[in-house]
Amino acid sequence: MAARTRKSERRTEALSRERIIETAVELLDAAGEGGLTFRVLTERLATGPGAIYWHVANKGELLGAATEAVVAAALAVEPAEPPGSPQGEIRAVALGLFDAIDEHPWLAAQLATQFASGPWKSVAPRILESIGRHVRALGVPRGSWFTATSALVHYILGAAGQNAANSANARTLGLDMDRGTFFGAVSTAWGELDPEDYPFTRAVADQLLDHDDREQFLAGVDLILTGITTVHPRTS
Amino acid sequence: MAARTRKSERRTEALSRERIIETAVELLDAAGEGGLTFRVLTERLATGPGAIYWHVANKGELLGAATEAVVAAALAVEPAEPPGSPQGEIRAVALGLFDAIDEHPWLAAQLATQFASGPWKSVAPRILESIGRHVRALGVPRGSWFTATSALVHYILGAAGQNAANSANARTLGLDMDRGTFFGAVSTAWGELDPEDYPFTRAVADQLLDHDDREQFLAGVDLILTGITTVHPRTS
DNA sequence: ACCTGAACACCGTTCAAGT
DNA sequence: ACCTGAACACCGTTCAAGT
Repeated sequence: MAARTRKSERRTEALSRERIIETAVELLDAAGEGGLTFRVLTERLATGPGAIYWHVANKGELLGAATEAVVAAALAVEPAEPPGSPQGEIRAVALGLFDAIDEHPWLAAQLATQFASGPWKSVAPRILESIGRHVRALGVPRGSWFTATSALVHYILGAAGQNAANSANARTLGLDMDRGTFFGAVSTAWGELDPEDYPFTRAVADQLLDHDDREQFLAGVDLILTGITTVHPRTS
Repeated sequence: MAARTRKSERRTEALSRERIIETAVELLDAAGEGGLTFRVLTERLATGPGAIYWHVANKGELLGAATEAVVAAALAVEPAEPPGSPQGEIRAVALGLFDAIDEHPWLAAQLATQFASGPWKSVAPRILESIGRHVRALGVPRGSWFTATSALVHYILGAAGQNAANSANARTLGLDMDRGTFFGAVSTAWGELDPEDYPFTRAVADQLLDHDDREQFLAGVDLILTGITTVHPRTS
């Protein structure tokens, strides 16, 4: 009975840009960028391709809109009640993006494109703003705001993307394979590299085994934060 | 006459995996990831698709091989004659990757995928090794080698990718548009954002105008290096 | 062992036609 | 204004057949 209501809702619900984007995100989450197809989309929405093209210019715009929607949601949960230290706020925003990319692995590649292919569009300023606001509070001199913020954003996007690719890969290799066994396999492979050419990678192979992704990610953020506050000490 | 020799050479030259990869890189450089097509490839190599599939498993493997070839070349020019400071060496490797990605913008997305979709394959250990070697020389304690190196690599890949996307975008928007006018347009757009929601981005808009990409990139590397050496001071 | 080329299933996008 | 659905050009990949 709930199904009947559901179904009739689905049928009556007008085709809107929002509904298309929402469905696109679902498809992307379920099967990655390759999972978003106009055929599957028309099927799920019970229409023809022409109907979708009425609301959306092309696939690129659809991907962009999906990216914007997910990023906006990730950055919306920000406000910490007691307005913590700038460092704490930056860590929080960074983790929010990290988790969003982990949940929607397709986001990583999309952000890389999106960020540059239209820096005036909402997503780039939004991320820049949410980090930069707190870099400013850190006491960094005005002339270095952009450099410091860019470094953080680049690291966050790079690291989160890497992490997402790892999860996606573990999933692809075997549905039963968890991150532990995945990194175990990588660790073993690294340990078998030529000692002549890869002494460092071999030496570091075992550190892969007991590392925590989020911890490691935050350690990187902290490294950059330390760099920023060391180069630009507060002069209050 | 030179043309005749050329042409006959082309015809006689056996189809090899190397020649296929080489041509693939040419196509990718010329028109991005969308420019690499089995049709164009067969045309350029004067064969059928089956011939290519004899030497290469599929398009993914071909992209991977192209990535490996370009990265190997970028990291090969490394050895500095007077073995400079670890910091200097890291900056050099970072710049090498930055330039490689700038020259081959398709590399960025490819590296993001590649790096994780097979961390045992040559490209990930190779980059890790070329940076990690010098992180070690920096006097970082063993337990932090991986974290410090990862932070650097993530930043380098993220920032270089961003930069490449910017160049590619400037190129797309207009063939006559150089980076200056491109960033000018972005700067203007940022300056027109809502002052309520985007105070930081607005304040930073003018810094876009006179920033140098490579300088900015290196400043980020230095920030991380400062962070690393501050958290892990030498105890010699 | 290496190459040919027709064929297959699938993709994004368009557009005349309907309501 | 909004939607339908056939059609188009193009894609990666396969495979029986040749040499």
